[in-house]
Amino acid sequence: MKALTAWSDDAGTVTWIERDATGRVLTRQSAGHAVTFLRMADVSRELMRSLRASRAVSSVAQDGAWLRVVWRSVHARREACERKGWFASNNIDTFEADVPAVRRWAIDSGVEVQRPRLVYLDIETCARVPMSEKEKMRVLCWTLIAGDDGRVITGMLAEDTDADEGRLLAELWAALADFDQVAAWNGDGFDYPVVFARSARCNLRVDARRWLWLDHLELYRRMHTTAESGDEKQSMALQAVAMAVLGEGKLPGFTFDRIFPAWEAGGEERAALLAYNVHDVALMRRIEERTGYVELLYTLCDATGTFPDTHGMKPMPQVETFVMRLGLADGVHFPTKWRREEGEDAPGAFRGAFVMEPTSSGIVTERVHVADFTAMYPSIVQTFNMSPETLLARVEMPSFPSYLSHLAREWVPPPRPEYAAEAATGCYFDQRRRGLLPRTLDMALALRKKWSDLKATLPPGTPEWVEADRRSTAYKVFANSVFGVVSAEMSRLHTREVGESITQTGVWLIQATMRAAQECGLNVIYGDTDSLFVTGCTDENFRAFVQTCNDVLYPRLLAERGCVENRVKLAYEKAFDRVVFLSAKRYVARWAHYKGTLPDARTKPEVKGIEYKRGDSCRLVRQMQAEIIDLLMGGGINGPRVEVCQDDPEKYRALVGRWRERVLVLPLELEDVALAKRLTKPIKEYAVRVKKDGADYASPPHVRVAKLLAARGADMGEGSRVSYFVANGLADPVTVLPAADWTGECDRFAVWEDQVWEPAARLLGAAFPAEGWKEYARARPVVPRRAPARRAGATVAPAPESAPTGQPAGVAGVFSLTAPSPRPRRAIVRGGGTKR
DNA sequence: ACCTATCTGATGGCTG
DNA sequence: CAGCCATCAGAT
Repeated sequence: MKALTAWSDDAGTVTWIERDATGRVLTRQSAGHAVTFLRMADVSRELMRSLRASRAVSSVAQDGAWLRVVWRSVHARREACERKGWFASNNIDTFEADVPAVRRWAIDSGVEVQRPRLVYLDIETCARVPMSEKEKMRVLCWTLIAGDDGRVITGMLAEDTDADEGRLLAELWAALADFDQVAAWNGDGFDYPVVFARSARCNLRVDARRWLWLDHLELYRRMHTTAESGDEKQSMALQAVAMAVLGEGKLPGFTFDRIFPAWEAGGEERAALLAYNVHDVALMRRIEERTGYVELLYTLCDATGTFPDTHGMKPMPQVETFVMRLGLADGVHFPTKWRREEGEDAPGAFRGAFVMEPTSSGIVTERVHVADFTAMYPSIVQTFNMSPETLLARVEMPSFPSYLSHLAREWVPPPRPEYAAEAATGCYFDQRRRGLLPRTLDMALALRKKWSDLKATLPPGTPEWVEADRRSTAYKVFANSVFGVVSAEMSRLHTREVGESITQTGVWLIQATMRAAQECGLNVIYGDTDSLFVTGCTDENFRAFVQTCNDVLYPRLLAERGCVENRVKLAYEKAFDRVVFLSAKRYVARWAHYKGTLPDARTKPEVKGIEYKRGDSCRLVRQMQAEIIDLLMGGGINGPRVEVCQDDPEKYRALVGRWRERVLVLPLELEDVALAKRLTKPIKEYAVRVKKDGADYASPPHVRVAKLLAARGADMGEGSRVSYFVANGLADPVTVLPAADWTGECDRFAVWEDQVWEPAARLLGAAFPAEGWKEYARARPVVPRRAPARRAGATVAPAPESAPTGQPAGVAGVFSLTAPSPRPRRAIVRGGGTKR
């Protein structure tokens, strides 16, 4: 069975699209996919009779230990199988009764996902209504570019009439007939709903379910996890991504409000609009050429039995479909899983990974060796044979109040059966038959190895190499998402005990490894989840330590717990010759080697967690941190890596002085100070808390800005990125304005004190803990009471002596870096003049 | 409709 | 009113 895509109706009939060998599109159907499984053991003769007699049931059939009940409609199945339905009130467990018909069909038929014909789409529309009413926007033109050969097809509105828009859209649908998968940048947020709404309005009879609708932006966001700095994370607009990936952006001159006038002017301007439209689509095709993300998605979907549209990117359908295919063959089915009801308690979260607080402060100049577990969570699942159906009854560890803690030592767990392995939670897992999750990972990781081995035999960069690389990556991505899905409460594969057994066995392994290292005289300075950072030995010593762990320590520990097979493996991944830790999960480091390979002049330092890496920080602090990192780690970001690192704090003071002047005095661009955050839910869902005095709490800044933009007609849905800047840091709450309102002015003092200095100081303070850095913190001028801040005549709090002084020429004569008073003083104006 | 750990910033309550 | 704490939200 082959299919490009499929959909279903309430009767449980699945319709799918297939291309035959000649490329012809065939539409096919199959009925009877609203299914429930019952355990045969639960099916009395009486139940069987009533099922057969029921008008809601179309057939029943025994399959091993299971009874497959096929319903006449999805609706009827739901009524019978939901929480308070007939089966529940008769205490009969149902299995997989919530599985959508298309999923059921894909699992049962073992469908082969055909490679779709990909086309990129972009439309231009008139801006006579606000973005929030996008469905009312007239479509002015569209462009399609074929994924395979790049041929361009376009359509242009001739007259500003409904009739001509209908003609334009009909041509679009006709052109789409050659393709199966449509990719548009933010397509789910704009192009697709607009095209559907306008087509419906023009009474075009098209069934859009025949295509795979893929949001290229969403795909890029999910797959692009290797961004070097926060610059690439600040905006996911096509312009920003094209610049980052291709070094080239959109054609200039067409802001949204210029589009309709250009169309209206006709002639060359209209042609220019179309050229702009075509250029955008061409950018998308080139982005895919570079990234291969659409291809990677297809590979993942092909491997798991899902379809490559936006929905198919999600790990839950991928993992569940793959596991349920195995389960079907094995005679394993999963309990029916309905959405949690309103007011129902969420099950408690479970304990996660172990993260060690870094023990070293200042610049670590000793060699730091880093070892990590290879695919730690998958290897734990494989080694312990962890799976929902291999989990034996949990051995509940009683929790004692602290004043009874002496009892904890006396408590003896029930004996472990000889066929079970015991995870670090005290859960036992049956070793007598391989579980579904371990088998899933066995298959995925074996295939990953097959493709990466093949890759190693191929000339790098060739199409065969790229394809092998992609397949290897796809299986890795898939294997890594299994833990997340099993731990997701909404997943039918979810078992709290399995999720927690995975993480806690990880904790046990890393802690045992750290203890072993200490017993060998090594100095463990940090570790997170599956890694440990060690000083105090040579490369050879550390390599030997890792080998001993693998050869002796883990085999012994795992055998003691009853594991039959050992997949746990520690690897000596890398070493650094300088590291600065700021805190857990935040550090910068200079490479000594990666798996034995030495760095060269292009090698960048490793940066984790700090603002330089974050898309919600302002560009000024990212650039300032980059310069500090380059000094600390011997270059690599703004210039080639060099041998010399700077340890003299005065070098850093000079840098701080320069940056302080830059932020407080020199001209600033919007991009320097803009902050960007995503709305993770619809605006209305942000909790409105009530203060003691009865007034509402202020929302977070980005939400306030989003509300303002929404009131102006912007489309501020869930997931929107809101870009804004601080206009007045003294106001309570802080005054923030949308990026669109930028006129060249902002609250420089707030930018320095809150956005730039604080994060930079954390890095400097971590590298030079003995140095005092406080003198740079205050920048706000001392203002006479009741006088508004940030007015001509105000002065900046004094800079320390080593900072450059004197006012640069040409800057609007507002600030002076030389202070009137000798010492920095606490600024100011709380509750007075400017506070509102 | 992928998890937990961790850090950070904004907001506002409380207290010495 | 500075300093601490709790809470919410977002990013990694």
